Amino acid sequence: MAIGRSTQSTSQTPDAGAARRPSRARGIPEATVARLPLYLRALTALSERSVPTVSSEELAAAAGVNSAKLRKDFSYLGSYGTRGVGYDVEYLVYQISRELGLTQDWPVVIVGIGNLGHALANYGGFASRGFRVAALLDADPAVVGSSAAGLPVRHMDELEAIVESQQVSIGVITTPPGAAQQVCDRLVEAGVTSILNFAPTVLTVPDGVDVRKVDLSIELQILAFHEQRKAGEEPDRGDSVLDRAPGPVRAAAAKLRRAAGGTAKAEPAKGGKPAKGTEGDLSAVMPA
Amino acid sequence: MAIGRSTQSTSQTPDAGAARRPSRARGIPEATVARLPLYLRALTALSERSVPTVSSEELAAAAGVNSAKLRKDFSYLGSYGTRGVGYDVEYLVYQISRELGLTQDWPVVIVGIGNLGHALANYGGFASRGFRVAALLDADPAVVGSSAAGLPVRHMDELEAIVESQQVSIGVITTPPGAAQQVCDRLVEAGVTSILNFAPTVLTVPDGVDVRKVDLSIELQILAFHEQRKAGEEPDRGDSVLDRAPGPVRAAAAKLRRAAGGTAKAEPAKGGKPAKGTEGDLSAVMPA
DNA sequence: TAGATTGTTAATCGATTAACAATC
DNA sequence: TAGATTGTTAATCGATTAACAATC
Repeated sequence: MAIGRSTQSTSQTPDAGAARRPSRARGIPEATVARLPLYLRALTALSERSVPTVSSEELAAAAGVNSAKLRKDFSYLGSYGTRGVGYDVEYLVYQISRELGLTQDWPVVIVGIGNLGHALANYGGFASRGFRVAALLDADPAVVGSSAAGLPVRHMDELEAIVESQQVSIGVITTPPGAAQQVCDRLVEAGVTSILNFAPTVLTVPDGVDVRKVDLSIELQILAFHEQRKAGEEPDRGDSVLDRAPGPVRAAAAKLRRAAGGTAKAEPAKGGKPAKGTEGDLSAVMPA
Repeated sequence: MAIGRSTQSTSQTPDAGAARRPSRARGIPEATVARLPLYLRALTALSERSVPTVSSEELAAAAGVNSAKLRKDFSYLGSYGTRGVGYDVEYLVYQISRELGLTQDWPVVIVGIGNLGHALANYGGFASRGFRVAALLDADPAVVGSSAAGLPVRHMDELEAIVESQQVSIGVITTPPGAAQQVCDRLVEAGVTSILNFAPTVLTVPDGVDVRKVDLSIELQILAFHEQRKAGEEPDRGDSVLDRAPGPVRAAAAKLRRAAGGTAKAEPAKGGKPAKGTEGDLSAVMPA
């Protein structure tokens, strides 16, 4: 095993860096791990509707994946299905939850309480899966003392004490990019070993610390890439879709789409280099 | 080409579904496309520091990837480097921007102006890359008329008119999960062909429409999976890391980490099934 | 020319998928 | 038994990476 400092990979890629190594410890591929939460969400919805069993075909459709892939994924967890019948919903919810570690309580700290920090503090999807917000932290005295999601915002100075006393092992960084590495270092030093980074910065962490990155602008850029391609291909793709469209509604929509966002996009609106300067700036998300 | 409705894949997986098909149109792999924004960010930082050229090794380190991968990625764009010298920063910034479609203006609408919608409206990383917020939309009369990021929040009723008049092809969904599919349908019907979905719902869209998904809770669940593994492996991994740790600070931190978040986690705090009920609820992020 | 670094090759690895035997 | 559906195999595909010839 390599010792030293490693950098995280983007969450968008299944790039299994050193920090992601443990995933294959019991033989579960990283790609499968990334899909388990999707299955869990679909299963939880079925559970709430009191559906007792589900086939791989049905569940795959609900989760938006191929059924062969789903069965292959589940085979890494064990044989939890019944041939000719399907999977027991409740049992599978439990097994996947256990596999993901969601049957235990995970205290997390959120550092940087701007709009995004607020949004995350309020996010219902956390609490329902065993993630408990142990503390909200901010460096700005104007924000410290206010409250979000019913919790007081505390000062960064308290970070170490909170992490230690509440045994926090997961930290969420929603600071401006300039502060992210420094915050990350303090979190790691205090004992945090998993970091979810929303700041558009590559974080450097020691071996044994996991970093996952959520980058809002990268997702839009990837969409723009494909959108650009669509505009270029429009004469072909648009027409073929239109010709075989299943109904008048679809046809009208496609026509409208072409008119509104189609070939006009093929000509760049700006000729030269793109604007620079506010590179990856999250500070607007933060309080002044 | 298959005609019909398809579901998107999660942004975490490079699962090239039907909706992602155009990516290989000019032969650029999806994994490469997903990394171009990372390179662009690193290059923009260099450009701001007036660095004229950069080697694949340096740039790869800044972007957090392997240099061979970076060179391979760039080879899909063309031969933009100079052997023995490296890459011209400005030129590469332009070429990648162009490839991603960022040299043109992309009007986007954001639907659902809760905390997350606010955060996105304020996000500086959008405007700097040619993404222009054409409108903020919400269904709640209490929110409509307020302003965010200097823009008025407008009512959903105006969606179609705005998409058409401003030629919006990209929509961002930050609504509660229950409203997401309905909003998606309206966006697509109005002419939007790319959707960035923050609601924890699998969206169904017609062929030709791209959906990318950002799921805040999935990222945490993946971290929890690895964190759980760490706790289990701690006796092995913790010690080996400690033994060869480069300095007293690292050793102390590692020891602290073990004490605070280590083997204690190996025992589930809760024995049975995880709490259910607030499955993927984004409504707390939304205004009441 | 000597040193540096790209662009490409080829080996390897991991993920996806169709197909089907096993079995409920 | 007949029908349904899982779990697994094996083929295929795409992504990663080290190595190095090309060349500045």
